[in-house]
Amino acid sequence: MTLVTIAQASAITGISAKMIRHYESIGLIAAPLRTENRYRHYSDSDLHDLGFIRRSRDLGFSFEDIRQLLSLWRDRGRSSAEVKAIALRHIAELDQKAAALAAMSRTLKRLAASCHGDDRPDCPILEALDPPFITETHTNP
Amino acid sequence: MTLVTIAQASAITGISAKMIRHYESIGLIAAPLRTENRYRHYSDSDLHDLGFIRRSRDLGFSFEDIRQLLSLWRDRGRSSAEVKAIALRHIAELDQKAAALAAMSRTLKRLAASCHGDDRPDCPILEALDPPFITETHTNP
DNA sequence: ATTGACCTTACCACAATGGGAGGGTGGTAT
DNA sequence: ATACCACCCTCCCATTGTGGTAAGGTCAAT
Repeated sequence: MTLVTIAQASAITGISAKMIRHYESIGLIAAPLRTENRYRHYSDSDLHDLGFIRRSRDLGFSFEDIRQLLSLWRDRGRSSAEVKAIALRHIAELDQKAAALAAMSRTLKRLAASCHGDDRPDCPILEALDPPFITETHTNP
Repeated sequence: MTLVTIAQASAITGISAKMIRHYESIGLIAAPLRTENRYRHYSDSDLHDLGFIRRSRDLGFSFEDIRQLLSLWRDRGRSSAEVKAIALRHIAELDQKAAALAAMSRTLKRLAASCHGDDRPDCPILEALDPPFITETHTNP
């Protein structure tokens, strides 16, 4: 069993030492072994978990999702349906966020296209941000 | 000049009273009039700015961008090029984020499609998150 | 014995938003 | 008058994921 320091674990997994400690503090990973001088030392199993977390993060999973995924990974009796359900929900969130961003981008592109972008002050972008009318909209009369 | 309370301003602009106070605290909007009892009262001009902020926020602009956009809106001698530059930079950021999300979604969809999602434990999603090998990658020998 | 590279904990910060505590104000209903 | 309710106020804390910084301990080599 190889043991590495936190800086080495960071270099191997691509997760900053700062974040590794943070993952430990929120209970996402188990507390690693400590040498007499209180230095953390990570085992292969620890490194596996960190790598798992790294890949999950790269796919945009939240810590809460990662917690569940790690737990399922460890559970030999898991059903793949549980994993898939987490993934599908996350996919839906990703698609929703991407669609929202794309909608903003589309709107802005249309506005930017109609903005001449020279020294003159008139600009359809600002006009679009300008509220058209502030009437006394009594929502509660 | 109509003056409305913060709750009315919130109803009109769709920005929570909480956020309106926050915008004031960070200097995004000017401090509104106060009545003797320290209650905030918003003028049409204040409401305009809040509406402007609301629309900018809906397009995903950061507070810093909004600060500049508002300042340009007020500046009669602005050049539309300045506004367009902010918009184009923001569009690039939006597209980049959307592309990143879409890439995650694509990867996950591929994995989810190959996961049978039943009671059996084997799952390509978990396999993808599983680091393939933890060799002793001595980055610093 | 000093330097420099590592490690430790413990704070603070970000963007944008919400929640809640604890207290003041004002109008209305009894 | 008094109780009640709706509104307002200021503070503080939480979120998510990441980074910074400070102040100190440890260790190997010079």
